[in-house]
Amino acid sequence: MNDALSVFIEYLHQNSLKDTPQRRVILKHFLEGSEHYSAEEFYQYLREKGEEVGQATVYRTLKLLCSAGIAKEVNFGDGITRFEVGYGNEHHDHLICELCHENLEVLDEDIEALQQVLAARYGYTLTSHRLYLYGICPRCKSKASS
Amino acid sequence: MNDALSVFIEYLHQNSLKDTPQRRVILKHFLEGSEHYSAEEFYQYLREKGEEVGQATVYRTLKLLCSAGIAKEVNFGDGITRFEVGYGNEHHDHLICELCHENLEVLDEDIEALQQVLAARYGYTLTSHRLYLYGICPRCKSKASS
DNA sequence: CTTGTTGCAAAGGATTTGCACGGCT
DNA sequence: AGCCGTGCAAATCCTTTGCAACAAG
Repeated sequence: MNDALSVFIEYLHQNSLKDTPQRRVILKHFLEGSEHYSAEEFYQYLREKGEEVGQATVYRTLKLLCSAGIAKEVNFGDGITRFEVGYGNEHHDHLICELCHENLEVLDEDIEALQQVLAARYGYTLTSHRLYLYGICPRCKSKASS
Repeated sequence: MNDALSVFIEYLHQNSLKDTPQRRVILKHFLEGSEHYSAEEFYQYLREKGEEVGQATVYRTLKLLCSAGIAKEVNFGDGITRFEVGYGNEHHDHLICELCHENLEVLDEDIEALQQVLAARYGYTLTSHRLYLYGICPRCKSKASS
């Protein structure tokens, strides 16, 4: 289950980068922590956990994890870059409640397939995509009506 | 054809905001100018056109146009907020070339419909969505192979 | 030992805001 | 006249970077 750790170390070696305690700490908490942290939030989270890492190192390491394919940037449109685990995770889209900001990861094969078709219609070869669905979750709907 | 202008003025009146020359200038060039300006780019564009408006006013007015439903924010994931005309424009998604950054506005009814279905599966009521497709356009593909 | 890494603080880019002045209504 | 809008510059937010001390290979 420490697959991500070995992938990371492998990545570091292959790029003559160094395996440091900070990097391991960040990876560990990143895998354990809640989803969709921004760099700043994640830094705060580490401090609460009593870990001593500089903010710049957090930013730098999160980018590193992205290069290694362990993390992925996500972007909900509020101008803040968030990160999610991207290793051993299939692709998914985001379904976000506009009221409580609950964030579900969803997937629909038909939509995925149609995107390829749509891109092909314009001669494009699709490499990736981001789909954000905004709505009201069932809980907020019932709250709103009461 | 000056529909947007009347909508804007109407919006201003209804919210006891003022109809100023700057606001009209910004609206005019916004409607005429190229798509997907960032606030900064648009500000530069105005200066080149010889218009004298402050940068802060550009930022403020673009947000105002969004509230009035004339503009819409778009967000390609590079941390810069861009604006597109959102009045009298049907909804569309974005197909972006990763090499030349060409940006097509595309639409597929089947995908739109499936999104509703997908959201409903989780009990959500969809209010909006953003879909960004990233790929390589036909021109860049042929360039790359040569 | 050589090179990459860290942490701090300063720099940076994008956007917002405080304030005094000027212009709508 | 009163209130909103403007423009400037300063402030803010998020993120990156320079640099000197330090640690990994």
